[in-house]
Amino acid sequence: MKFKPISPRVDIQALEREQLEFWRSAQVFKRTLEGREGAPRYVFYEGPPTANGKPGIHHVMARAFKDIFPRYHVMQGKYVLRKGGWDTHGLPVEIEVEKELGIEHKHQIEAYGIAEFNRRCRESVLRYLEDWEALTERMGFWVSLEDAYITFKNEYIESIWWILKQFWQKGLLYQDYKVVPYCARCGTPLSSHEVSDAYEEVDDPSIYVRFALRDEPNTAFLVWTTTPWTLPGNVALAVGREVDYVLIETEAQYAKGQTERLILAKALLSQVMRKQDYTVLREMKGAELLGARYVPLFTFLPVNQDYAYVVDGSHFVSTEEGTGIVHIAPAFGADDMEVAKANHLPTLMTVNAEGKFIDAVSDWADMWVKDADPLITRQLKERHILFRSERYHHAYPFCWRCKTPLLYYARETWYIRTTAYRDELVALNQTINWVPEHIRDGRFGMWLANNRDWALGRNRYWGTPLPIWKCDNPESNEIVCVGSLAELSEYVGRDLSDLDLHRPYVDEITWASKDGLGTMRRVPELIDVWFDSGAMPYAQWGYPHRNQQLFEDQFPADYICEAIDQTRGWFYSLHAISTLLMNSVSYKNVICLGHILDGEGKKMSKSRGNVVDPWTIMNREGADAARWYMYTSAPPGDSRRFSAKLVQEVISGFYLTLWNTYSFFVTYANIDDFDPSAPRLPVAEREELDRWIIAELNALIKRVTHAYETYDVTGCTRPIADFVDDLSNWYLRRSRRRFWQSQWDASKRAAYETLYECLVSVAKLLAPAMPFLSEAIYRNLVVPFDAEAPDSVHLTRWLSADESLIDEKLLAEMRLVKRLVSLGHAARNSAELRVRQPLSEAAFAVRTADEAAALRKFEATIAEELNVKAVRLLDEASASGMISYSLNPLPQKLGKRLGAQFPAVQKLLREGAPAQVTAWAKQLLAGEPLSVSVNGSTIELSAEEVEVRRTAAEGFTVAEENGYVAALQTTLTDALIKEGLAREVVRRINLMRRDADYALNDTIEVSYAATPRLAEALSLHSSYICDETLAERFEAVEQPAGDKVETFTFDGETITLGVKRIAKGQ
RNA sequence: GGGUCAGUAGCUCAGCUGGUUAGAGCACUCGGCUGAUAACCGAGAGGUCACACGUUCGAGUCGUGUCUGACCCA
Repeated sequence: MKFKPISPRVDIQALEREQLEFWRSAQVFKRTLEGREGAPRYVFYEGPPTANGKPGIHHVMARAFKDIFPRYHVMQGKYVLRKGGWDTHGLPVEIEVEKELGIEHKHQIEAYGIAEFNRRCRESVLRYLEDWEALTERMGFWVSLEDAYITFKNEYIESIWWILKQFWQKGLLYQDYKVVPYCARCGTPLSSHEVSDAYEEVDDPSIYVRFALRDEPNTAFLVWTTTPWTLPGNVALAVGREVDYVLIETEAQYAKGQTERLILAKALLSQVMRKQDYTVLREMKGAELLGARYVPLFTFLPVNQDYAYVVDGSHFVSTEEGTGIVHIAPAFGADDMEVAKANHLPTLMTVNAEGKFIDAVSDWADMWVKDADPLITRQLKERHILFRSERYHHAYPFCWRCKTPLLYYARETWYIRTTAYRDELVALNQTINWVPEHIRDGRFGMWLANNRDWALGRNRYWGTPLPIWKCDNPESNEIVCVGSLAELSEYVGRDLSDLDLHRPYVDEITWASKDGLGTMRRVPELIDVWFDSGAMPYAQWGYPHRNQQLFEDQFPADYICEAIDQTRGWFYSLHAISTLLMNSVSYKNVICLGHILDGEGKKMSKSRGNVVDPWTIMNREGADAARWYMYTSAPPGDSRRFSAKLVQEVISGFYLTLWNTYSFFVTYANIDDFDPSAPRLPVAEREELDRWIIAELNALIKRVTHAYETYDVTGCTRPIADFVDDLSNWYLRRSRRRFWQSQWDASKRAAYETLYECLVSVAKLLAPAMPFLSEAIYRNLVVPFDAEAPDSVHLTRWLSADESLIDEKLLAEMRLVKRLVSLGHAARNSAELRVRQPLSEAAFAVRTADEAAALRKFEATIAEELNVKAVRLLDEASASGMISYSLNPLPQKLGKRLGAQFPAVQKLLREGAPAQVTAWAKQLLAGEPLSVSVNGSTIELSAEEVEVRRTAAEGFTVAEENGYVAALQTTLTDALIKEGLAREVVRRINLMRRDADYALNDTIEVSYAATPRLAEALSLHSSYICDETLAERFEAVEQPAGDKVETFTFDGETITLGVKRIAKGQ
């Protein structure tokens, strides 16, 4: 039986399509689950994308990282269910539909009809589903798409309702005000995303006003604001606890000749007072001001709670601008609202939903608040409250639709009291393995530590309705939270199984309240779409109404992975819901991906036109190379550049190297009928080089396995590339002759077996990362020869390292050999002696006795690599004049012991007179300690503390690096020259073989006519030439003839060669 | 404005708890090889480790500050 022949040229597209077809027809993904029902679980959660746009290259990245660990754990024998999912609700979907319909304002949606609008949303959200599914399959991301969860399905929504009811019963759901960026004209709040793009530079009023102290006459807090219209909503002033404040006395502004007293931040004194004279009466910390009462500026609204005093605003009070004292209007600022809640202050709603003052604010009733600014300022001036009024140039957010300035405006909405579980959120987070690690205590940990209640409500149309029904009679306080469709059916007394759980249909469900006062109606809100995705551990199974066992089996996740912007999105919503609901984490390991940039390191965006279409990559470079690039180019959390060119580098740098090795193996294995099912030679009986690559292989398995267990993606992949490089460019290059040799002996057999084992192992180690290439290699090398073997590499068991084969000494020795060979090449290079020309001797200096032993052990290898007749050690006796010495006091050993004296010792040893240094070096080499005197004191240095290094003396054909030296004997004897000539001719004949298209194992005969010196060399080496060229005969003739005749001139000699095929290889 | 992360060769990245003269790959130049060949091997050149100050016998590594970039939050 033979291996399927492999062309040295790889057609990546054909290869990948072939594997896809195989996976499809053999149902390989499905079979990763079959028969493993009792196996340990490995749980992956798919963070659901929204399929209302085409997938981009960043989705390929995320899916590549999602795919790699489940594949690994399948190979570890686990049962790995991977349910796909789609996120379908939310504002982005609505906005798409609004665009299609040409809708600009929210009320137009209601006019259009919610039912029809939502129907269009439902239709639009899965518009690109096919693109997503096609790309998912093409890139080899294994996830169950046919039973993917969809967040708009009734079963999904029911689960969410159940969760909300649990929260409701625990008293975690409540209604309160939240300050949002709000467009009064459109009557809608804007999402933060919409706001951040909409800042413009404007001039706003900038006024300083006095808040008179209640208990201290003629004294006032000086306060700065750019929104005078918020002053009627004032309930408090905030100071920084640690900020320094001053009480000053200055000339009264409105009463000539009198004085007034003002309080403001010390740091802002000169900025505020400018040229005005003042006297500082007292200094104090903000903490001393807390609780101080003042006289409210306005009393339009009757307020029955205590207010108008100084509170702590340490985390937002700045001394960069203003006065260091901030006015608090809870309805019109997020900080304000928070401070108000913390201090139980009232929220004064002085402005209506149109952005106009309410009637109670009688002076400016029904006036657009921004128009009221100058009027308010004028009144304050008349009342002698205004200290100064000017303009202030700054960035302010505007509505991106209608260009109206946004107001920060409190709206009543629903919250989840996550703050009640802050400690649990923080503690559970500590048990999660975050990659990169800093997210745990950084971005995510800090977010949790500063947790605020989750603002759940949304005043929109396409989303999960909040399942709360209230009696419409204000007298009644009847209110219920509904946890399922069955429960709702019970309330209304009929079967609602067919009800669509979206607006407007749920809104139509009403019933008479139990207290008989009115009708139970649903509150208008939907819930935050992040709650949808955060509920997926439960809702993907319809838990608890369905699949209870399945849920328990699949909770929590071992692994999730998304981009870093999900810290406050999905990562948070998953964590918050599971903490509140189950007091558990919902994921144990999480990779946060950095963002993807273009080839120049710029952000990819449609407007820049630098977006990479994933399909062009899939159709050219292919999935494996793209995946490999994602895994290896940067640590997962870093942002990374991406371009077709960078992926092509993966192909030439890694993919083709592996492919060439594979193709080499298949080519020769077929020639020799290598049978991988035959019993193998024990590793211990193979050659040194075989044992070395096997040691490297087992070290690799150990390393990569550890990396998979610790979610270290670069560790899973980069070492494989290093190994493949060793395999191709050292092991195989050094072993080629063993594959070419004609007789089948233990050496040849060991070479095949070793290379085979390495290739098959690499295929397995590579399988989770490069599922296509690894499958192709495995299916050719293993499946036809082993009836027991699974038909897919993805169904095989992960390798475990055989520690006994990791010969550390051998690994170190080979590292040294490579280094010395490299040095020898450098020496050749500087002498301009090509490798084809044999030299008589290479001599090396090394740093330790162990290294000297290694040199002796591998002298044949080194001799062959360097094409020299002999390799020896440059010992002290033979090296005189060729090398000199230098001394290197080892900092790691001496630094601590000598402390401040170390630099002087270092200087002395490094820069001492050559004769002295040589004497010291010999002393140390003999193992004797050294006594040196530095700054009048004598210091003993042991032989272990100072390294003796050999350095090349000038004028020799030598190379040196870090104490290693290679020296070449460059005298060419006649014999060496003749051998060089013979090699030259071998090379020409082999060129001709190739040009004549002979098979690798065809035998030939060669005739030649050469100049006398060359002819002499050739007859001397004719048997060598025959061996190297598979020639049966090599004869001098008058007139060379054959299939091909050519004449060459080199080194002053001329030869005419004729080659003729005499037998085909088998 | 606050926070997190990053800044090492032209490019992509290593560099462990501080310790020898900061490493690799790609690209470039030169040379070699030509029975893996749209490969391969060797060498060369290329770095004030973003900048400044500090701690230390010793800093790419630790601290403080600054600059630049990405992201998050306001």
